[in-house]
Amino acid sequence: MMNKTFEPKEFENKLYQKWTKGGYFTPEIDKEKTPFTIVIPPPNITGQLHMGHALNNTLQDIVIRFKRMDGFATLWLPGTDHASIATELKIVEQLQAEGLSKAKVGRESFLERAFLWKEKYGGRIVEQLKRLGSSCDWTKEAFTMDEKCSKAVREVFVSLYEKGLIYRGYRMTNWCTSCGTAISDAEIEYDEKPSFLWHIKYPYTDGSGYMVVATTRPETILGDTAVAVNPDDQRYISVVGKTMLLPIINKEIPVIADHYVELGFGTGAVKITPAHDPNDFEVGERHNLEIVTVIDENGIMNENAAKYKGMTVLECRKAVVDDLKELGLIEKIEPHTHNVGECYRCKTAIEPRPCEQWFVKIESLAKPAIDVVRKGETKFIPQRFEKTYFNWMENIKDWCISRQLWWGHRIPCWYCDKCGEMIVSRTDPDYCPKCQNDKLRQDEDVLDTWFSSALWPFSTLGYPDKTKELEYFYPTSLLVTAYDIIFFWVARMIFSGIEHMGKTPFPEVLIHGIVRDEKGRKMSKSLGNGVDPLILIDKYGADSLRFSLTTGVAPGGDIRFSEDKMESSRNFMNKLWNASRYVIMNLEGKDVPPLDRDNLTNADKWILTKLQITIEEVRKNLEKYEFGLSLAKLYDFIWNDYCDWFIELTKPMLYSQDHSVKLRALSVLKFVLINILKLMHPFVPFITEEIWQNLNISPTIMLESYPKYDKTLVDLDAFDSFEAIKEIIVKIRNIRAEMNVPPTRKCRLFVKTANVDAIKNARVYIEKLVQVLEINFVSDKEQAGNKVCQAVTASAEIYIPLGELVDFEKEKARINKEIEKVTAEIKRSQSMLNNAGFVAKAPKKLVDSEREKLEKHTALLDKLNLQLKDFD
RNA sequence: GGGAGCAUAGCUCAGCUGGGAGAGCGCUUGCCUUACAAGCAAGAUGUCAUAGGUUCAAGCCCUAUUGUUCCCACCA
Repeated sequence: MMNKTFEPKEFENKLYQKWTKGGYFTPEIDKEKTPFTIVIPPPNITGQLHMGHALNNTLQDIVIRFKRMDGFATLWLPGTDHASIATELKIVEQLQAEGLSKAKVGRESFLERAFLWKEKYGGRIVEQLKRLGSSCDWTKEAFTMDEKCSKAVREVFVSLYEKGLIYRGYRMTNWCTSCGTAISDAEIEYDEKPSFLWHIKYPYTDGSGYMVVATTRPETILGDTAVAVNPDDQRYISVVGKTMLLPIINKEIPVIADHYVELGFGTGAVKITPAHDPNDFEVGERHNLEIVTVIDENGIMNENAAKYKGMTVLECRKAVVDDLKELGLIEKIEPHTHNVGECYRCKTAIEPRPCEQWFVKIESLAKPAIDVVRKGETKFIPQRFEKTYFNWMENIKDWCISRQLWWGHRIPCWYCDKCGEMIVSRTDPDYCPKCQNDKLRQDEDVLDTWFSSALWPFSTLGYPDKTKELEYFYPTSLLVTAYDIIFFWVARMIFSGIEHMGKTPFPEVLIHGIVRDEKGRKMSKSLGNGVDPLILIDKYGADSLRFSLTTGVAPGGDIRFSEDKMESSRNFMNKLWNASRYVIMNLEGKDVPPLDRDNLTNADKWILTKLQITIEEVRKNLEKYEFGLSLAKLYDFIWNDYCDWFIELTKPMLYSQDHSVKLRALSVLKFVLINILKLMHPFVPFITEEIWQNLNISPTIMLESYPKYDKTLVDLDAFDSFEAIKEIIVKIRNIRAEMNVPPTRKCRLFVKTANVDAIKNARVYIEKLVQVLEINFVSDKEQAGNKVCQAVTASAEIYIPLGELVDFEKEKARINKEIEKVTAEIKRSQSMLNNAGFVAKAPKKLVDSEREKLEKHTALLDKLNLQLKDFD
């Protein structure tokens, strides 16, 4: 017995277990079948399921379930990411709570803790993905630091190194003082912050006055090694080459000329701090300037900062400004907003800092990655995201891949301190190949997390080993991800796939938006406006959540979350549930035959035709990843056509004494229901499976085949003819509502029509759906008596005697309204047909149909006018 | 500075290759009609941001403008 309402809690977990136990998520390598593969964007082991995951995984699951039902050998490969920085921060926190530190416990014990942490918490997000209904092949679950993926990372690192595409160098890097590591350009977020522009006087050493220099970072004065002006700046031509006295620390620095300085901005003079600004670093290189570091890796002023040593950057800024004021060297202080670079993990301001790091040389990797997208070998959907991709790829700089962390893939490079040899190797070396020294020192650093995620589409399938999985499932078929991760991940997977596998990793990338709160703001921890999908699943069910996230959504667009939408999704689930329950209740105990195509009523043909049209639309849109459009068609078909019309239409049949009538109606109800469930399954897997179980057809709906358009079930004439009946029913309902006829009151119906048979055939529906006592066919209105309400459809004139209920004023108003509508239609058609250009140039089909409409509406208008005349 | 998106009913948003403006929620009216009140029936509601242009025909294509959101770069 099915519950009266949709209670998802009662079956979701049970069904998920059934699916996994059945092994339904694991594809077989079958040469007869076409593979279809998606690799999951691996969530961080530190992560908890948020709305972004919910959306991302719902979309993947829809495609995967659709393809699986459609006959592909379908693999959705899941896994998690070790999330180097994020996890390391967690472990550091854990240590702090215990009064420990990284230094105290040491590397080995730190890693032990991290792996333990992964064991304990890394599985949370996986369990949460399951609650969504994700049909991932868990037997292939991967982890970016498992043996398989680590082997791939090692292979790729060494091979890139051997090709000269990985190098070590002393470069300006983005340094996070809080995480204590270098990060890549992509990992910086810019935030506009109000600050000041300090105008500082730098006196010339020859006593000939001073020059005013503007800066946003006065504390870096201590590391200045020059002041630069534009060589074309007339104001400063004479001072280039002079020296000036650096305020406070009274060091002599030169005035240099460099085109880096923009004419017309600020004072035209820029202080140069090669150690703490990337642009200044470059200027410094060009002019051979000394690099004076004044800020250390913890963001603290160092010994070069003289008396400011030990202060934080901000403390020092204040102190320096105060001192300069005292010296009378501040000319003015202007408010100034500027973008501050922050670490995307911990939001700490980035300190640019020159140091020794590992880099991937990007140019030769980027070029073919741009080409595959240009040639359409990898397509972005929607296509506009290709612009974003090109823009980034074409301006990409070398990728800093080393991180001064412990949790991650340790760089496979060893140093021989005896002879200075550097060994990069696929296997751990025991001794130096050059000097035989056996005391080698491995590089302390680990790799950027994204280095391993970049290999995900093939590392998870066994690369570098030539496994049968890799051969069968690579390249993958589709990647589904949000637009905010195109740079971090998608771009790097594309160039990695091409470089190491010789093929782009996926022909299509489906980009979706992000989920925002009710007010359209990004959901974030700091705002506390995040909505927990697990709570929503508890409250409304996973299917309602999935439905909410995919309906009414255009590809690539952001989604504004609202609980109202959750409710209406849940209501739709309840509708589907109850319609199914009704049909199943009626099926019980009866041996319902399969659909008999030779024994169908017009109403049957109508719903079957509409079903086929729906199947075609749903499929078409699924192929284009237009899930919102697919669902709109399904929603409309299920609620409006199947429930509101067809189920109601079949009620008199189900109550019929004639058993064969009953069985025929049931066979159609069942046939359509089965198709509805299959069509809906990829979107809302739990409810469809639960209903399926109640139908007792096969062990699972998951492995049924997805409905295909069947033109033998399309009968457009029957469809149109039944639409005409619906029109009559709606008109009668309208009259009854306008005249406030009590719902229980049955009335007589007089019909004037050229098509008596069609209405006779539909008599049973009309009687049931609009409380009609009997239908009389007349050739003249008079035969219906007086005190009648009347209506006109394209196929019939309708008269309903309502006696005292007829309100002639209302009736008149109602008919006038109809006349208005029809007149407007006539006008529209006429103006189009009167347009010579339209008749000459528009497709003939269109012109013809416009003529037909004009004819039809003119006839209607005549009848309406006649009806109106009666009131005079 | 460069680029992209969005602007459609009170709200949230669909609208496919140009060919009669749609949905959900909300609102009005009447209904517990034995699948469903998480429901049924009947309704009301739009200068499709503005101004031009292309076309027989524009919410859709082109140009400009305004407002708005985002991404990239980053000038001290």
